[in-house]
Amino acid sequence: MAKDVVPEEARRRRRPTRQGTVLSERLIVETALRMVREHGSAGLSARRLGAALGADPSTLYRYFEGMDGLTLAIGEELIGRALAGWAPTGRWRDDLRALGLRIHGAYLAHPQAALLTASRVTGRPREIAADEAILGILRGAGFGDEDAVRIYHAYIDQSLAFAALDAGPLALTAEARASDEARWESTYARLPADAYPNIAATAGLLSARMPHSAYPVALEMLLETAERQLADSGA
Amino acid sequence: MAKDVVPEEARRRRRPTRQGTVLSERLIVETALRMVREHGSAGLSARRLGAALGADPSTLYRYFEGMDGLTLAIGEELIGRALAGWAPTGRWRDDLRALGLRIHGAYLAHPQAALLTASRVTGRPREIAADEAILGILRGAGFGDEDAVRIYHAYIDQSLAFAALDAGPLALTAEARASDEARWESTYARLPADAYPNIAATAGLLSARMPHSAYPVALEMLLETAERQLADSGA
DNA sequence: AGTTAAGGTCAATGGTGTTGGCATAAGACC
DNA sequence: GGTCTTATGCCAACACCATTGACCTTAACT
Repeated sequence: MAKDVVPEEARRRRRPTRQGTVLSERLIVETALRMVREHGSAGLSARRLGAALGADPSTLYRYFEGMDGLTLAIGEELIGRALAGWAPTGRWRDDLRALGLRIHGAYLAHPQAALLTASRVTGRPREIAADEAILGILRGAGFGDEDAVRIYHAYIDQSLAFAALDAGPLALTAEARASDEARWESTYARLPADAYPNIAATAGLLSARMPHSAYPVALEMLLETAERQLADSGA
Repeated sequence: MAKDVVPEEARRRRRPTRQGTVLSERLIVETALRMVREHGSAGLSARRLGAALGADPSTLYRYFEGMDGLTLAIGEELIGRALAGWAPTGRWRDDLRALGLRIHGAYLAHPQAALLTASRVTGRPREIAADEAILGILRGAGFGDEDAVRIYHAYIDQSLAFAALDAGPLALTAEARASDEARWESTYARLPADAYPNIAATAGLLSARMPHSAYPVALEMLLETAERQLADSGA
């Protein structure tokens, strides 16, 4: 590793780039998020990001350990946005529902970034804060430690998993997405009823429901099961 | 489009490559899957695939519309493998559990491919067959059409979503994955108990559970809720 | 045997992440 | 203010990547 990455808080000199920009980790991450949103995830490259910042691409390696490190930083930013302004009410089921929808929503606001980061553990401060909050809600609700951890795991992974899945279509170009959706009408709705009786019988319901996220339903199912387990163990 | 892709069934001439291989869509997809498994996430590229096949990279464009088309074909192959040899028992909950674990497992066997394909609707034959089977199980169990579609949607999306999420770490290089896992020990387990009481209290349970998939738990929760709804509507 | 075009190859284009070496100015110290 | 150190930006280069257009060979049909 020829170039060592200096952590943001240890930086002292702020030398502007040739084009006058003063770089910072924050500025780079925000610019990257904007680029990803506007030009798609394939639109993010060291060269283009450098150009957008008015800096040489190689300068980024002074701030992140390659593109992968930048990706992790973007993930951390998304988690931070999900948590910003959130406060628990004390009703555990309401709190978990609201938090889950917030996380899901924050990722979907940046679908391309969501695809890149949803499956990565960053171990950075804001991600840790989210984990602490969720475990706190569960343990505060009366779940034993083992149950709390089990439910926490299913909850956070399910939220991120659906975020990534639902982000998929949104990350496609408008035409590609339209053609994916049209496939439900054109392919599935026209299957012969004798070979595919179940799809044929439910074709209308299917094409109405598939373009929407199944996350709220799955989340509610998870919360429902958790509540039952709490009631059973308490009784 | 300078080169038109000829669908597999319309191919007539089978001209061997310079190195003697006789290509086919099937051979290419299988070779691609093997490469991804053996050489990890970065292992699949047109050049390397061409080399492995004993063909020029550009030849692939006679069979697929770019790497994206190849990706979709791989996704279809994965679904096919999940279904291969599967037969329903008639016990709907067992059938859905087994099928879900099969799909999840088939994708995880090829993490890189899973990441790329889990959120894509291919509309190809084997994907349709899977959908038909799931809807059939649910309707056969006695769910009304609307419930069947709702549960089907949550079920299939949950399965694919977790497949994609769980594939993330597996698709990383060995070192990157190890460092992600180590982060649970090094970062989370050492947080100060006063600032992070809930993580501190459950650190042991967390690091034991997090490296494993939450899919089985989440799946069981979904099936549990579905079964309750069936009982309620029947009563 | 002659014709056609499918299906192979070659060479080139313009992209990518990443690195080592170098230059320069920011900040520390006297 | 002058001097020194080094953090931080820049440049050039490397080794990859997907994709394409032109070309050539030969399988298959008539």
